[in-house]
Amino acid sequence: MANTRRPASQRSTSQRSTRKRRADGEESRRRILDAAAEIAGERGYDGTSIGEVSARSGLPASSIYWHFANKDELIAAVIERSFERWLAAVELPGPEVGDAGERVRTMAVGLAKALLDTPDFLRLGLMLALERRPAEPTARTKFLQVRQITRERIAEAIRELTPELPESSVRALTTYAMAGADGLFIAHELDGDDTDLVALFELHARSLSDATARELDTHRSNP
Amino acid sequence: MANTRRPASQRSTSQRSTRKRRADGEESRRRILDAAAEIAGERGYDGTSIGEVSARSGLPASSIYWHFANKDELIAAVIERSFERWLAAVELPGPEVGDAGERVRTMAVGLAKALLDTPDFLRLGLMLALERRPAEPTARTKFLQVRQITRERIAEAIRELTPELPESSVRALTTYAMAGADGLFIAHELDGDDTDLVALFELHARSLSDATARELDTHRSNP
Amino acid sequence: MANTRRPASQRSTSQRSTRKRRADGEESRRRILDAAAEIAGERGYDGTSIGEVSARSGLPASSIYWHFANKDELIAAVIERSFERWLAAVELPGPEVGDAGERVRTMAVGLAKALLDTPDFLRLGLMLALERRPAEPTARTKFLQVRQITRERIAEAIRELTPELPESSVRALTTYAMAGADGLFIAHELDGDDTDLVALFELHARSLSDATARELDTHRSNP
Amino acid sequence: MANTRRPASQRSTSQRSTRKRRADGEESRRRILDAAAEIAGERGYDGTSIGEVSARSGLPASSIYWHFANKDELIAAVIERSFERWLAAVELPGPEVGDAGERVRTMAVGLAKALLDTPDFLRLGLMLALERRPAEPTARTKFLQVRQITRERIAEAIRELTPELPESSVRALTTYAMAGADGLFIAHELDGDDTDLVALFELHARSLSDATARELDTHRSNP
DNA sequence: TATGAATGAGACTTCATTCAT
DNA sequence: AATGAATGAAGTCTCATTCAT
Repeated sequence: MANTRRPASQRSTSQRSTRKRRADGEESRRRILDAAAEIAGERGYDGTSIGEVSARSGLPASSIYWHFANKDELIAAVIERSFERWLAAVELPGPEVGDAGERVRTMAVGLAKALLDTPDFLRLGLMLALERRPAEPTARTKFLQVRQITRERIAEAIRELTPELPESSVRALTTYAMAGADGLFIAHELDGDDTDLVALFELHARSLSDATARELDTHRSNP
Repeated sequence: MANTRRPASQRSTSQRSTRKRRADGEESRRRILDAAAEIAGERGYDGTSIGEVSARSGLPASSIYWHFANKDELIAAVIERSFERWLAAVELPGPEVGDAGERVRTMAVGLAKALLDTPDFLRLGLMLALERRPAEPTARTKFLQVRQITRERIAEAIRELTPELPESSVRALTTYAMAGADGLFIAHELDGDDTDLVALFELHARSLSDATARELDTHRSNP
Repeated sequence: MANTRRPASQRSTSQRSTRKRRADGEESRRRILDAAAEIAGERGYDGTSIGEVSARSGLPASSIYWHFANKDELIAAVIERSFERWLAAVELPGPEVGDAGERVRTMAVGLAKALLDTPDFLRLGLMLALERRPAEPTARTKFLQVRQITRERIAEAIRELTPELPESSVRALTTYAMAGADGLFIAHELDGDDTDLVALFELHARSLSDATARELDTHRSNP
Repeated sequence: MANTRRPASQRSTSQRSTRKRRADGEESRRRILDAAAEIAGERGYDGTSIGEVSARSGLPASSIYWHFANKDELIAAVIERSFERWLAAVELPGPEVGDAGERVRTMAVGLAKALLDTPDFLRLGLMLALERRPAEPTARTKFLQVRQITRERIAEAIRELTPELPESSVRALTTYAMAGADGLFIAHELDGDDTDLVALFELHARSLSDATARELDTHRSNP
């Protein structure tokens, strides 16, 4: 009842500030995400332990839980940020220059370079995506969503270049386009840096152009 | 009261089936490998726990250690057996029939079918391969070896078909061949069963034939 | 991105209501006590966490520590307020009307109704009281004090009604009176609302009257 | 493998077998239950930590999980064993001797003595029962079941003694009987050992007899 | 050819509390 | 009159592994 207008806890004069000088949430959050991205990119979902994130970020484990509700949300945030960076790294093709094949090749080179710059995104994403655990991690869902969006963009680009193409062909070509990208990325990851990713993406672009042309031919003769 | 001799966390879990009580080493080993393969195919290396393998195989954890030295060797054995099955599933192309393109296409279809039959091999393998942990699991090494052998076979096939091709081209084409296979497998895993893996592998075979031809042309004009 | 300033575990939890942002100490204190009373009444001392109080009150944990020195004092304050409300809910018997038995019955009914109105007080109190932890929480002490005062009042009432009764009998009857109240409350809590608390308290009042009369007889013949 | 046959006189005396000489599951289980019962009887469900059980039983926390699937099952097992012991402690009334009142009194004294002997059962049970947490612990359910059985037995005894009594009266009297027992137990727990539990239970038995007689009268005149 | 029982280390997460602002 | 951010300790539980039998 008698409410003394004072903080309920009494103040001590000893000022041993082992504590951080100034709490900076944004900075801490960033450090946690950096550490988590690093580890998750190396070891996948299960291999990423909060303890290790704590060790690498320099923040105690309990602090991680101030910023992220749980491990699931942390990894999901990693994927999210990773995707944003990857998107930023992709050089969007400039104004429509050259023929269809030329444009496809330009896009392919852009993708290859982005993958070289920000490989964590796809590496972690693929690790997550290949898993089939009963309780699907949020991060996996997030990656699959992003992937779906990417698919849709590719399909749109194909439709724009070859409007006559039937939808089934568009879908097959989209799948093939993405498969090449995924596969070449993996090749580069596994077989080391001597894999010339840019050249191989150009090769893939050429394959796609040719395949598109073939599909178009088939469609025209078998309408 | 009913004190069955299992860890408490596994008591009262309905067993897979009433099992024969006769001790049979080969059978036990098989059951452990089956369980481990199932789990590892779903959850990767870190996600596979001895406890879960014990639960799914119906054998106590200590029995797993009678058959395998440790988790690492268990997963390595999974990869090994998985690879053997995958090899057996690949329909080797019969005696040289048809032209080069035809032969490539036949091989591609064989690969696609094998992947559909025994997908665990590549799924687990890729999960392992994408990881970059400091202490490399034996299973990963094993998978990479197997992969290397496969690469070598593909390269050999290419060399045989087009002996003139310079080694750099052979390597690029090999990488591209494997990349397509990996990527298409992933597409099929992620985008569901409506991805026509066989058709896409045929498409890829065609791309490879064309690319090989192009490389040959380039080489002939720029010797 | 939307970085509301709450611990991550509480973000996106739908707030109880849109709250006025004006700082109002009295109102905040009330909200904290409400939340704490709710939780402590459900889960007892150990089961009441500051985090949960924070979540249910909508105030950050640190704010709770502005109003209360620590968890112990918070729960003590809960007991205190709860007791005040309970006291207010007890309908004090009017001026001496009717015979002794009648008056006892009226008091009993008053108690029963108060228990129905403010059950948290006794529920939490009993939970605390039954514990025997080494470091006795302030709240427990507080409840036991309140209980002792109540005992004293009952004893006083008995002495007033039957001044001849020896102290040992007064004590026994007091204990029995309280025991009945406690026990009937528990019965009502456990066995649901179909327990007619008022009728049972009347039954108990009658038992007490009779027991008192018996004790008196015994005393008169064995002085 | 290397056969370390040695004369007994040369065997090293430092026999640091940190491991238990012989694993004895039954004994360990008992020790864990003893420790858990002790703590749970003192501090309730939430107040019982596996760490403390580990410390008091001398077994590592992980060993506790070999014997019990989780904390919930551990506490449930405590209640179960506790109830068995309590049942064994209750002296069942001998062959029907004396009148109804006499028999009721004998039963009451038996109950009182059992409560004095094995107080943990009811103390923990009541603590659990008073809680209202969303996820009901198994132990609480178990206690409520046991309590229901006890109620049924009391009701049966009342029906046997006074077969004419309508069911509503039987139910009220049963509730009152249990309430007295609960309340007196609490009184004894809180107000110390100077509460003469046996005498108070006899008082309660008398109240019950009288109340039963009254109910019977009421029923006979208002059939 | 197993397996019941155990165990230290470490997993994720919550705890009560602090303090600079 | 608060509160964002942090933190060490402790919470429950799982981990891979061992070993006597």
